[in-house]
Amino acid sequence: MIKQTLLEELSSRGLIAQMTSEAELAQHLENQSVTLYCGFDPTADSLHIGSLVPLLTLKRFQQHGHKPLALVGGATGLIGDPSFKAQERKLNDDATVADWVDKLKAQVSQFIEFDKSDTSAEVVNNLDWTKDLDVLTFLRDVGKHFSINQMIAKESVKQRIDREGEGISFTEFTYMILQSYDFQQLNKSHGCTLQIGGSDQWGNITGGTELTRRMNGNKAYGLTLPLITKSDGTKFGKTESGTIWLSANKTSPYAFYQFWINSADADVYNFLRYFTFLDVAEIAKIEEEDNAAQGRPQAQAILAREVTELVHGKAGLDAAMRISEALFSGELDELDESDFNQLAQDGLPTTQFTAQAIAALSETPLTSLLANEGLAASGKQIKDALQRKAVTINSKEISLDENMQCAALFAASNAKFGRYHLVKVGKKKHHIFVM
RNA sequence: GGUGGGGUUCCCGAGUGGCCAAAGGGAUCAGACUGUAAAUCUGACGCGAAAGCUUCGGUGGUUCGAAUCCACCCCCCACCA
Repeated sequence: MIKQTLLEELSSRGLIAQMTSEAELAQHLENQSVTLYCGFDPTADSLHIGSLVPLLTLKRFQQHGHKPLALVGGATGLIGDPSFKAQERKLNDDATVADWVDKLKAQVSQFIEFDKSDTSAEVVNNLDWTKDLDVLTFLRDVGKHFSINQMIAKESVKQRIDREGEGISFTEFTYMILQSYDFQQLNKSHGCTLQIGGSDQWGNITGGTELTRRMNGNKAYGLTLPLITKSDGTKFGKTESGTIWLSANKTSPYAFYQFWINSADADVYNFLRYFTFLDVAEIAKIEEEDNAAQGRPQAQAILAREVTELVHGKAGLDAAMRISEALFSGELDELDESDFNQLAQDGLPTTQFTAQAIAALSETPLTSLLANEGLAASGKQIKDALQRKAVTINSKEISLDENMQCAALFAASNAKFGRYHLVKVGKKKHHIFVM
């Protein structure tokens, strides 16, 4: 079998949205090892799965012998990217952003190789070359290359300019110039000739290739990755309980695994192509088998295993699978004491009863207890669930009549191994209460 | 600075003196069906177990009674300067 070129592979995975001068870029990538970069702005203390596609793409480039730079936007994060955002954003203070930068640096590093070879990855921070840049220099040397007419015409800021009821501040409007300057700087310092990013970054990227040409006289390229969409039109990467983060502290490996397990049939094969390193042919085979088979497809499980391991490692995957198996097999009785202990450690939401809480149990409504522990947004929802027999404690259905009987419900005699109560609300929400 | 438009419950959006915790849609939650899907159907959806309590940019006022009227203030947008 003839080895695919990198662009062919990316294209077969559906990972290319736009490119600058395709034929030239193809040549460029085949003829030599290229240094490329992708930026990640610190808008939180962790990246979320939306950033996974560019991160894995950096890795794919590296596997093909190119050198990836992961740029953490210590400077751009202070400004806020307006691209395709409906509203002006709140500015975060610089201490916060600096803290987030550190966290993202570590996170980004786990996806690319730092082996000290020629294609060893590097992490850079754009604050390093912008913090001492003074306004006049910036305006004269950089700003002069940008045409407001062109900037206004960019699709990415259009809705902010056209739309009634919203506007854009000069600060955010200038974001594009800052990012373009990054590309130009990396071109100068690292010989970086390619920037990749989400398709929402197209305007910012082409700004950078232009600026690089004007200031450095060098040809630079851009490539964007498609926005990940779901077949039902809802936003990818969010669930009812919020964003799916890459950090285990914010989204447990178990919750992460469950997110992928719940992928829709209509999306799962695309996700396999986007988020795993499985061969495209192999993925096609999985799809074929699923189509031929009755009932539940195998693809979701494969996807969940692959991605969870990629992000949380073997240990994280094992924990996630262990919990999932225990909770969804319906065989609670088969769990032994160490299993319960393990579930808590593995990241299943857990509440440790304090002596005080136990004492107050007799006057605590179950609705507020469960709502306070995050099993529902409000007591009303628990009430609804109780009325529909959707709440169980250690597999026993609880009725609304028992709302004021927490003391009895959580009595030691009802606990597993004298201390564990596994509470289930609905089909998928589990929570352990430990005495 | 001027003129005009606007700020309603998570979002969109109706409501212009009582029948308003506030139409409708979306999102969300729960149930049935299923594969821990999808689609569909059912119920809930400000908070509270309940009695009850708190909302319609803010503050005061008119009124028996205000999201709705008045005054002042804050914020957003457009156009003009």
